Amino acid sequence: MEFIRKYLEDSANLTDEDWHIFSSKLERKEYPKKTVILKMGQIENYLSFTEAGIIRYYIPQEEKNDHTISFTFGNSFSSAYESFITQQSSKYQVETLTKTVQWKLSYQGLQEIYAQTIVGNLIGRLAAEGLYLETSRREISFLSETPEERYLNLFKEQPKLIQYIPLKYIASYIGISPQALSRIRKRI
Amino acid sequence: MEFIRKYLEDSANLTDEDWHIFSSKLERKEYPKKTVILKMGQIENYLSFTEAGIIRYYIPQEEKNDHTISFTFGNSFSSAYESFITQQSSKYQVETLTKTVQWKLSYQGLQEIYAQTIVGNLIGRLAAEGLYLETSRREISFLSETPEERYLNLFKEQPKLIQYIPLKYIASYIGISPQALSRIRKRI
DNA sequence: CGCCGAGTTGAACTGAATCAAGAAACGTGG
DNA sequence: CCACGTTTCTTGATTCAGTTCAACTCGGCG
Repeated sequence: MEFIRKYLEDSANLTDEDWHIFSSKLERKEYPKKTVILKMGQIENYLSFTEAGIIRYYIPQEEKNDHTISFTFGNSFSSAYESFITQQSSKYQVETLTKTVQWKLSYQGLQEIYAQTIVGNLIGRLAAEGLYLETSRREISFLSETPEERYLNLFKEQPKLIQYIPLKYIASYIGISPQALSRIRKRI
Repeated sequence: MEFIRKYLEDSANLTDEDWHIFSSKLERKEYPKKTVILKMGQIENYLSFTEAGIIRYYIPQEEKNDHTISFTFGNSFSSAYESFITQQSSKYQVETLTKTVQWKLSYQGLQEIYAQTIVGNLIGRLAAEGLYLETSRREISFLSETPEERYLNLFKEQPKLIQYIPLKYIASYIGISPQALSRIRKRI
């Protein structure tokens, strides 16, 4: 659990008291690979810290390729964050690609942290800002790049992703069909 | 300036002291229409509250249609927020479409607010969460909708936008050429 | 009155979707 | 450790929506 403390201390100075409050609300959970953590339509009740594992967030499509919103790896936050902060039903689904270990913080628990600590809101703000930056970059990518450019940039900036994740998911993350991605790779 | 207090009080309980600190750092500024507030490549130094006016955020393209990232109207935040929070050069440009009145809070001023008030981080967190929700919805729209669907949803959800903003900008916001948008409108 | 930018329309082109089938990789149980 | 079945990836042919280039209309403004 020490890795979470390290992670948080990158953002803010945590007192022992802060960390005590925080860590007391964390619950460990393990999932096998290919496990749905959150079904589309459910309300996300947890903000989780992934210790290890790969997770995919996606909108399922029957009869078609589904739409992948993002992936997260070990040592990072994980949540259907949109659903979590609004407490409305999630537009997408969360599923493990590999065996995954998480430390989970409930919505209720987080509200208590916001109320009981000063750093809570600071950390919450930095987390939200970080997520904003990510989606914001992706928005610009969709507006201004071709699928081929998106693939090449992914290759440059997140090689880990291309290394560990099946191509069909990468295709759906880029916003194209697996066939189209296959052809892009061919002509490179 | 009272409208800003109202706006903030939707998020948090402001003491008179809080509001005093906050408002003392605001500076009023007026821009004529078609004015570039922030050039691409510059670092955004302000988080602004727009009292009135319409603002467009876009990546300029020579010889082609540029890419519109978003629009904001009166009674809302305005900033090249990505550049603002990272203090790195902005990937896009900010320009008024109509005469605009803003109250501007500098980066330095905001850091002071974060340091001097407790509600600062709360408000900052809620603002970041709000922006995240917006880009997040847009991300899903790019992944799962056709340009035609995006236009129709815009019509349903932000009619104000279609009412006041030239079609060529709307097209670039949707991610298509003005000609394509013209044809979509025709076949509806 | 004439000009200019915004919007529309037409024609040719292009990149991705779709349908379909085959090849390669993977994992599971014997 | 091999054999089989399933999933993933590739390749081909066709179709379609959007791009690009170009010309024309309309409305507002100097």
